Amino acid sequence: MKYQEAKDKFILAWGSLGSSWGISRTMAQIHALLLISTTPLSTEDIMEELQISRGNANQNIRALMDWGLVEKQLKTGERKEYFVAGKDVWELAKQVAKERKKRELEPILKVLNQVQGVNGNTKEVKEFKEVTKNISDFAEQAESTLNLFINSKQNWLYKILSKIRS
Amino acid sequence: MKYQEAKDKFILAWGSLGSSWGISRTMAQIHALLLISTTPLSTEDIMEELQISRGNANQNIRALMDWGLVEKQLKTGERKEYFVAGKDVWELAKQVAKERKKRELEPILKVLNQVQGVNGNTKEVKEFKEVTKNISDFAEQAESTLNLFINSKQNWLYKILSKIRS
DNA sequence: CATAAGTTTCAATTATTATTGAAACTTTGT
DNA sequence: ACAAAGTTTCAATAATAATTGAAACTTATG
Repeated sequence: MKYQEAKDKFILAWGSLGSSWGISRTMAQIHALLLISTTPLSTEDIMEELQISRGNANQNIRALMDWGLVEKQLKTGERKEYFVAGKDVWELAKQVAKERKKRELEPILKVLNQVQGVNGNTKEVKEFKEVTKNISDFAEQAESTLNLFINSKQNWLYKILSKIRS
Repeated sequence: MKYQEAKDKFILAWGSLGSSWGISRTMAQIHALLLISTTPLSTEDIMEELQISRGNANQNIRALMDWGLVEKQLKTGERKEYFVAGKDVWELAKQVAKERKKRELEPILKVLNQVQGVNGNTKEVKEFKEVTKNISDFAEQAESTLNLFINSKQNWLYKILSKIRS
């Protein structure tokens, strides 16, 4: 397979994976491009490669920086800004987990706790409380596990897998 | 807090959580409604509660059945179809993990393997191979862990947490 | 087999989200 | 202070996804 073909395939696939991960298509494509790039890329490089507008490039690069997936890199003697993506896949996964926890898990946990305060004694209320309590317990477990993962220095999965299989 | 208020809050929150999980808003809302319902609901019940059209209700109910989150339940002597959601949160999580693995992880793994076949010796190609190989390894790890989870009979997280903390 | 009760499909519409492009803004060098 | 190089913003537009509603279809029953 030719390099160009492989590259395009990868960028496309990463983009569509992104869509189902709360990361917009273009954002994921820019990320993919930076992942496989051997050098930092400027906004123009990215516009050129992905055939997107300046505004689009700018906004998505900034979103990637918000997520902590991409960093700005200045070249001495140049005014242009260049961007690089961290290449450590574990760091990437941790960063994504962290952001999603903040954006998704925490809000639902808040609501689940709030609605526990429902009052009444009908079977509807009882069922409601039971279900939401179960979900809340589960979500808290998930949160605690995610924290373990996010804060782990080393390869967490390997450790767990070796333990659980022993 | 009143029951109606709590219910609405929960359904709304579940809906917006769904959006960031590849489960459309309405689909997640129907699921939420069935989760807290004490009895099986018909299509009409759902249309009524969520103020949605018949077509919308029908399609999303069917999607939920595809995901294995909702089951049809027939009442003897009635022609109408009723629906129930499983209330075991672990089963729910497992089911969602299973579907997402199938829909997202497996396709990207396929592409990652394909693009490993790129040829050339430039530093671009080397970098490309390295990055995609790392991602592929990670994804395989993730897959294997997900399988462990999906196939586990009992509460997997508890086990892991107790082990890793020991 | 004709009708009623219910379910499914899908073209048209509506709502949501992403993208463009040009103007406004910021920073640096002369 | 001005011009040049670069970045950011945002209203308008385009692309995508969800929803409606009515017609087509299916199934059970007298």
